Amino acid sequence: MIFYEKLLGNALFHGLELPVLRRLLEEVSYQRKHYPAETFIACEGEVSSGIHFLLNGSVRAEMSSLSGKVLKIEDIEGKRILAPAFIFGKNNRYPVDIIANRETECLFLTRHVFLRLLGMNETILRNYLDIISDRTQFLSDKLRFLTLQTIRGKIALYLLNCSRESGESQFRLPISHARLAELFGVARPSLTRSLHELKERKLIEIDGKAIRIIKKRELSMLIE
Amino acid sequence: MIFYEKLLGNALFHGLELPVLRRLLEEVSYQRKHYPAETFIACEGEVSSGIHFLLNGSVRAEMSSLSGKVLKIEDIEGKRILAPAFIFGKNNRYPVDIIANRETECLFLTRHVFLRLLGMNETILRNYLDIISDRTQFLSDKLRFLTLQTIRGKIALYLLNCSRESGESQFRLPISHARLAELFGVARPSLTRSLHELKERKLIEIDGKAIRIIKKRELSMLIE
DNA sequence: TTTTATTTGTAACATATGTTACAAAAATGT
DNA sequence: ACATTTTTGTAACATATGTTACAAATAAAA
Repeated sequence: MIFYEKLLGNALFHGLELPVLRRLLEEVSYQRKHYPAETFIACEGEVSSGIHFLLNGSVRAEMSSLSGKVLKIEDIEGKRILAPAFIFGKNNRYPVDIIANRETECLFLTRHVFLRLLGMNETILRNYLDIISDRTQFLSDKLRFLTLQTIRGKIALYLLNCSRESGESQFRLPISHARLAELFGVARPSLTRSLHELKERKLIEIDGKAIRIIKKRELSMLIE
Repeated sequence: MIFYEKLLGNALFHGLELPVLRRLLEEVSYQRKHYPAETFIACEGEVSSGIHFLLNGSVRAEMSSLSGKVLKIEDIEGKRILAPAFIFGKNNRYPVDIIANRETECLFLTRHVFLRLLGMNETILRNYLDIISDRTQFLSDKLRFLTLQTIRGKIALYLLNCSRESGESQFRLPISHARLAELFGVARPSLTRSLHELKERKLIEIDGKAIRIIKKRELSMLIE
């Protein structure tokens, strides 16, 4: 079956050979699940009964407050495990909603089956430790970014990162202001306003989605 | 040695008998480390070379921005592992500073030794998985608290929690406004101001550190 | 008790960010 | 090429929080 190969791309199975993975999966039971766009794959507060491997599609993880404020944590695409760290520990409830951005397909293993899988293979166990450790790093970074940076600082970090990745001082914003604002946990007009403040100060040039960094040095000074 | 018993209280060794733990520890090497008050046990950005078990004392974990803003993540006392989740994963750097609040003693195992320990005993491994999973829950909760709540909301959550823990509608704040403000990631006068705003609204009474909740219902409505 | 240090309360003011609303521009679908 | 939808830019205003400074109250030390 073709999805064995897809699974092999998942960090959990890194270092495994396809035949080995196939043999392991033949021993355990699993389900394939389909989610139409905007359906909830998991719900904040719900007890995690197992683990989802993303096969196709795209999902987002977000938290919301009682009053309706929403904080997007991340978009997840590609060969990832969704919310990997809530199988173990004292509290097995999801701290976030997980919602399909578009039509999405997952492989689901129950908690019990997943525990068995971890016990069957050293490499998988080790990979799992890596994965959940990476999650704590990710969350720590998110915490720093969201609570210690001003909007200006967030923009500076983001733009400098775009520039570094592309190797160019000019590039196009890969996403809309609205999505960027979600990621920054701020209001969209506030983001646009701050972005143009940087233009006024002549640190960057803006032409729609096209950005050119003029004063890299000064821009990086805006990082808190 | 007396510290075997102290270690046994650590969640990592939960479910182990003292003789078993003693035997395991006799097979591995470790160091005892002393830290005077206000010394750095670990430093943001530094690569984690092993793992610290807190034996005595108290430490705090905090992040700081380039511009000097400090966000306290938590105070750690009792039988805890410090920064347990940075041994595995792609990035083994500490995302926080870990600083001794007062004179503190730790047991230190190198990464290598710690990995061996995990391999020697199923229970320990399982406990470790629980511990780092709890860390992701903790960080998720922190993220929600810090980014989704207003100061009012933070105070409401905190006071209602104090009340629930003590079982009384009146109690004394166990810490100063200054420390509370650190925990909330806000400025001290802003915290005091918001606290007194609740008094003006007659939701609580304040007499120095003594607090009495008058309108529990309305107070809980301030939670975002 | 007296002295000293810490904590609390408060005011005036600065700044950052959110809210709402709308027009202009750009992208997309037909 | 036209119509429709999405995105961007912007203004006016509201609100939340930070900053600084200082006096009053309280707690700790001598």
